[in-house]
Amino acid sequence: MGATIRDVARAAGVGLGTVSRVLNSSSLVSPATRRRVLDVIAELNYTPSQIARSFSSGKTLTVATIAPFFTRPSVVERLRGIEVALAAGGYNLVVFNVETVARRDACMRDLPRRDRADGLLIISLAPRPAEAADLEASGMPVVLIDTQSERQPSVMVDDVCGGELATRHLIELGHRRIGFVGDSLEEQRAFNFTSSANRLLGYLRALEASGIAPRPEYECHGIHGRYEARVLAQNLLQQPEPPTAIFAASDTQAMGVLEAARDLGILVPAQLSVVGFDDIDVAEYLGLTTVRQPLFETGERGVELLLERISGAASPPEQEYLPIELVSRATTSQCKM
Amino acid sequence: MGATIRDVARAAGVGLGTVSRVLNSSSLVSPATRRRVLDVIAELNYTPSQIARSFSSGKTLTVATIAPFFTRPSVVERLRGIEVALAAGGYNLVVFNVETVARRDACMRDLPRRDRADGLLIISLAPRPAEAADLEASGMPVVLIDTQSERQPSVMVDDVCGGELATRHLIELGHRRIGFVGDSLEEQRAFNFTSSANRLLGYLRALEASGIAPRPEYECHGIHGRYEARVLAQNLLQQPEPPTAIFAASDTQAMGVLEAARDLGILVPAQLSVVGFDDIDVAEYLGLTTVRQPLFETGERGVELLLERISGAASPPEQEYLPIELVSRATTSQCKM
DNA sequence: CTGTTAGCGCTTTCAA
DNA sequence: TTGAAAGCGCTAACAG
Repeated sequence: MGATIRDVARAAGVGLGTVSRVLNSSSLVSPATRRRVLDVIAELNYTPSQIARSFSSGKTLTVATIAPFFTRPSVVERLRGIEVALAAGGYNLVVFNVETVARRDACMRDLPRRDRADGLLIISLAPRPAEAADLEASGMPVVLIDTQSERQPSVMVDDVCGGELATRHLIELGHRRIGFVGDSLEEQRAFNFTSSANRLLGYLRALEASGIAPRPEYECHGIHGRYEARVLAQNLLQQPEPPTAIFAASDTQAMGVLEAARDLGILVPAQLSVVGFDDIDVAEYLGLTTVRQPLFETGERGVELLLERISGAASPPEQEYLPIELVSRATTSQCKM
Repeated sequence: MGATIRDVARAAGVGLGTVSRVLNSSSLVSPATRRRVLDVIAELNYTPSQIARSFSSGKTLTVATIAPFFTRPSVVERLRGIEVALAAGGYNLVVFNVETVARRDACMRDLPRRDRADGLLIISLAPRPAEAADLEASGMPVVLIDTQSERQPSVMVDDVCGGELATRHLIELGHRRIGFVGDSLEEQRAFNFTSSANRLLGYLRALEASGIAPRPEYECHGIHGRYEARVLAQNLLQQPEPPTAIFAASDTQAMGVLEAARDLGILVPAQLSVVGFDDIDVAEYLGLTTVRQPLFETGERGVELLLERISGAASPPEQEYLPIELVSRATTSQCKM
């Protein structure tokens, strides 16, 4: 426990530096010396102090991640990709769970400055211009996941395209009255989330491409969550001329839509088609048609980019897009109205 | 960025110690001096180095958590409780995701030694006797969550009681042929998970208390997961004399059971009653009857105990039990066979 | 109340 | 190939 590198050096009859070299598997140590040092280390049950090591070397072997609402299945899956990739590279993961705007802002502000981590990963929260500039100025390597910025590299999917994919699928099934359920505008603005807005954009584009006039009353927004989406969808479905299909900006919200249909005795997909987004684990269980995005892989790839930057590769801040695909299951069918 | 405490001291015309005192909000600094130092700090855009601080003080303000399969909803929810409580106390959370036995053992072995954290939280993985002794000897504060040991304090629920609760509920509904779906024995042994076995024990006790002879062919085990549980349940339900009710050791496994019923055209709850365990988020959506345990709170409470220990309170390693309750929903009903 | 000083345990030159 | 020595930036103990 209490043994230090000095104790080891003394006991092995070598210099401090030699022990350090052995610890860092430097090649400039004779096999004999190495053996001796290793023996003493084992004998003394010595473990190098990580903090001292970090302090001296300036490397913490730790990466911080800002994750909004990290219990959301999509976020967890990204985090898993991050953790696995990080662990493979010998790095530790510090998680900052953001559930309030105050915490969001505090994390954005403080994390790059406090040098407890060698790098920073930010999930879904787009830095505002001033924040992006600060992040850049801080000098800490940063990679964005599921969002983007001019000044930091990012790993993401094309949400606009995803929205189009989902909506086009519904249009191809003959639907003309298609509703949209997405995040509340205030929430988007406060956290600076962007995916719901982009998916909405894709939805609008697909409608336009098919010459379908968008109806404002079909577009609804609410705090992200199953329950909130359920309420929104209930209203949507009780309009005089209700939609025959609904595109939800996430699988969680799609689940709320399914609940609303159940509440109102509306059969899915016979009377209502529903498409989600993400393809979280439970989507398959529910037979939910959705737009799949590679959640785990975004985390993994984000780590790769970050570790490159940490080791000095100063590549330009590029946006990297991972592929998405529509997964057609049992909640969508031909429009029969 | 590059400014150190020395620069601040020089620029403010004070000693090093004074700046340090200001940083640590010591009361022994005159308001005037404090003001001056604070001004210089702002002017120089100085941020104290956390690593240097940790190194010098010996405190990292970080807690490590070993979490097996941290994407499982129940684990995530515990982690959220941990993160929230830790953040409130100014601590950071480092997550170690364990998905293999090798990693489990490595984490158990290394984490208490590497002094990158002030304390350690272990979820669901019971330390083996030798490990528990090592943990104790390491001197690092440790708290166990959802598992226990003689030598470390822990926060848990009474899984045996939970198993009884679930099974008794089924018995009271008139069921006599009750199946059990739980974790594979090899997996339990390899990771040293205990909850599935305890829930099984509760199941057996409840049967015994009602004079129902347990049937070996009704007790099945498989790798934890929805798919695996589905396969197990399919077999269970295709026996010559299939059970009329199934108690699954987790909600995830209960979902597999529901899928199996669906596969075989068996109506739930009319022809089959199903009870899960945990009450994860999706349980309500599915109308799953289950045994609710306070997941978030176990994490929260674990942190409280850990922070107490970190700040020196050397209370004896007690087991703390949090309450559970049966939540009766739509997957259980009177036995009609 | 404040300045000075001695480390914390390790990495990393720099000589030898 | 090795030893010695200079910090890394801060906290805390001690003097004043």
